[in-house]
Amino acid sequence: MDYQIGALAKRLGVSADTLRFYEKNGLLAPSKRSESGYRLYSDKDQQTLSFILRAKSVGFSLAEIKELISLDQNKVDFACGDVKELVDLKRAQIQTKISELQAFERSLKVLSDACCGGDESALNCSILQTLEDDGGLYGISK
Amino acid sequence: MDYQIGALAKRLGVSADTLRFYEKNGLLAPSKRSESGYRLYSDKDQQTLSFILRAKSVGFSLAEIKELISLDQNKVDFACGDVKELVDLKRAQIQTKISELQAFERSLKVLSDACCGGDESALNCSILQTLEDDGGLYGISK
DNA sequence: ATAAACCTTAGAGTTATATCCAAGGTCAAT
DNA sequence: ATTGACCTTGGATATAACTCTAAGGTTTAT
Ligand SMILES: [Zn+2]
Ligand SMILES: [Zn+2]
Ligand SMILES: [Zn+2]
Ligand SMILES: [Zn+2]
Repeated sequence: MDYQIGALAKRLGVSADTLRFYEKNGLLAPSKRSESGYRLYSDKDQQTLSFILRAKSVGFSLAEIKELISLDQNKVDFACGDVKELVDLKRAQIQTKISELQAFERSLKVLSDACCGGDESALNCSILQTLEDDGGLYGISK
Repeated sequence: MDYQIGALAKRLGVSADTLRFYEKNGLLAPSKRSESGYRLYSDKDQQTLSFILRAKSVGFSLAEIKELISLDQNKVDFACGDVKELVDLKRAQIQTKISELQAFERSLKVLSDACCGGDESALNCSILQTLEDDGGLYGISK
């Protein structure tokens, strides 16, 4: 039911140092301590850590994750609408990032499709020529 | 035709310091210097900077961007296949990230759809309850 | 010919996100 | 009761990607 820091760290593939760091920064405190002061994490703590790692893996900063998590701790101070607004804001940010990634991937695909991929020198590689010249990958100007 | 560092920085919304930093780290050197040593950037330099910023905005590290750009400078040492392989690797990484983002967005949408978004206290907000409980956002365990 | 607004370099400082280390306490097994 | 694998804290160090400072040179306008 309860894990020591090393066991939880191992289960989710992070270091014990990282868990201490998350605690220091208000993201995840163990729900208990043993008599001797050892951190004891519950299954729910593990789920929270899962959430943190998943959010992190898709580009949320620890500060953003903390904001989302801490809504829960201070829910008395908020309305349903506040919570929903925050979640929808994050969704919009994710969608923007997805669109950017898709545009970039399409650009790279155009490059890749035009290249023969053979063994000869890259001196005349169409990819590099496109990188050098106008248009192409640069098509979507900043 | 040629911009000083401040002009290029302003055009693309970065600082002059950032451009000096990119130069020091081998990402973008101005194609010329004035008599007095001022950096002079060409239109092509501007396009390279555009590329750097776009790649950065979708999550590439400067090291990755540098690798892509420096292929061009050392093209004699590579084969067409090497270049294509690098581009395709980046594409696969982008696609992975897109999939992760889409899964996360779907999770958040489920949460958002279930919340009334009203003015009343968030004490019973379904979003926060899901964050607290099993499953839901945590459904895809790490 | 002087002021304002540029530019130069070298190097120090910042923020986010960890990671490592030292000195020591705890626990389980032999 | 000693060994080895855990754990504790506080503080130093690391990496990426900037950002700022100091001390000074250049350009342009008045
Ligand atoms: Zn080829
Ligand atoms: Zn090619
Ligand atoms: Zn509600
Ligand atoms: Zn709600």
